[in-house]
Amino acid sequence: MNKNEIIDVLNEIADILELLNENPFRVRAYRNAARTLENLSESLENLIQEEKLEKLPGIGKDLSEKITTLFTKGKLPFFQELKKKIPKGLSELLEIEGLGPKKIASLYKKGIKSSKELKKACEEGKIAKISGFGEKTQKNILSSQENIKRYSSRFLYFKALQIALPILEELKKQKSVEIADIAGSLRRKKETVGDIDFVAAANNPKEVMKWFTSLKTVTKVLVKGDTKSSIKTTERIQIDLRIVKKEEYGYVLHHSTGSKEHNIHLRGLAKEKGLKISEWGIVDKNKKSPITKKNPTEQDLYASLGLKYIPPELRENTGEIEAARKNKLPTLIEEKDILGVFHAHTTESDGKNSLEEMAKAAEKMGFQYLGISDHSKSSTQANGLDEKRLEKQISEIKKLNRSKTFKTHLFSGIECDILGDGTLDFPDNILKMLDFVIVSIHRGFKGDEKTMTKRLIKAIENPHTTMVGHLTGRLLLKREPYHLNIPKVIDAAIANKKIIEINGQPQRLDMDWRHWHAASKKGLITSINPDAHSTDGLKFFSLGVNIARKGWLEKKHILNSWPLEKIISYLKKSK
DNA sequence: GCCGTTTTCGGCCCGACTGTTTTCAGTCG
Repeated sequence: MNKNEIIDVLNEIADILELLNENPFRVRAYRNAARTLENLSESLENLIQEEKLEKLPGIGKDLSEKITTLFTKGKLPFFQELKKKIPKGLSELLEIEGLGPKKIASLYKKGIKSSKELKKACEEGKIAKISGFGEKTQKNILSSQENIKRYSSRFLYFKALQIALPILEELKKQKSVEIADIAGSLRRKKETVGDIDFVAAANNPKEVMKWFTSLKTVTKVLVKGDTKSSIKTTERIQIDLRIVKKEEYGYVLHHSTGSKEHNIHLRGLAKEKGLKISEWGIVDKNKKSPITKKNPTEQDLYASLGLKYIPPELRENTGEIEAARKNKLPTLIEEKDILGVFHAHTTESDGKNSLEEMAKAAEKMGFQYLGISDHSKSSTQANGLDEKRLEKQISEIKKLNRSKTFKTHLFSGIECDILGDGTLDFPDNILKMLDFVIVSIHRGFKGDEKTMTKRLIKAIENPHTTMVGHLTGRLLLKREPYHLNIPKVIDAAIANKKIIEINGQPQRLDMDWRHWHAASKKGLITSINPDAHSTDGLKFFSLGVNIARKGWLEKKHILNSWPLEKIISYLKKSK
């Protein structure tokens, strides 16, 4: 059984234990372990072979054994026994809003064992008559079931941001609003988000909530209160707004930013120090009095625990708290550190703008350099360049550089297809004419892990390769990554002194941030690439910066934070 | 089920909102 399947089993065990009304901490233990596996940057196989599973946070003797059994045998007697205790469809009821283990237990006692049966019973008005339920609950169950069907998907970070920003702007303009921010996973810049969270400080919350719940795009008001409201919009996304007093703002912003796991860890730390953190502030348990500070900030909150400020992107409980404690947090890369970009297409292949237009746009953005990389000939769907057209583009770029038409220096490159056998789409004599070569897989996604890994490593070992494009081929919320042993590929890249890009396309954001901390420690560097298909697309480098920040990366890890001269000499040397 | 410079037991984050139950349990984030 592979890692993802094991993660599913652990979560399913947690669901069943929850329905069985088990110790909630035991339930959480399974969920924590699943999450630890999700965020794993090393290969699970290695950890099991080297018997290091138990060293992972949240995985002890028992779970380490269970995971090992699942991995080697593909099944787990404990899980099989557990499944027998609960009818198959029952755990799907947990997805329905307003239903938790207790309510589901009462439903089960009345003979309801699946979402389908529940729907029927609601429609017949039977649910409202069960003690603890009522007309409203019955109605809410039905509408939640509808929503699950229609709204089940998550949202790309970029899409959610586009929805959130105009609302934030309006929110800040409301008369009684003093300060407002985006919170939640959107603030942490997760690649996909489930909802949008806002936090605001205002002295007339009623008025602001009235404005919020009557926004033009509202399709449903899910919750309306003076401190908290939730709406669903025409984009089918849920938006939450919390309003507090200015004095509480910093704490609530922190609380609402999460991640949940980060907050739990932080509260545990506070407890050790005799403090109690909640969204309302910090209380010294001995003195029984709140630690007061006028208009506290998140910085104040961390400082009161003896910690350096942790940027939202790092708050995933993957070691940031320990690092803050030891004053070992990274100095994260920032947008302004990016001096130029690689990986841009033109009308020559599948881009929307010409070479000149792209160069002009890069100049306008203040970039010192722009690396042009159209598709290679095998990407016929993208009008990939053959040898002849490529040579022509190379000489055009040379001409533009010589004439100094643009302040931005142009590098000529290619996004070269990695063929089925791992060889590249162009022979050496063509590749050596280029300043840089990005190698990417655009077809043949179906191979098994061993085949795909070998194929990619072969491409990495090609002496003309500069960097790997969109490593896993994933399209977020649309297409799964192809099977790949990522740690092995990372090791190969380091051994061959090659770069793995961070592709800033909203649906790619590939290689995933979860791998970067460990990979960079081993010596891997990246290039934050927009994979631009238009002048506008150049801006996607900023989404790549988000991912780099989530991956703990600093300036020294980022090729395109270097000035032009250093890049020129690096590219020459690496040939 | 995990975890440990208050350690091998006894904790494990904490409070708002909803609906129904009229004093609060359950759910949620």
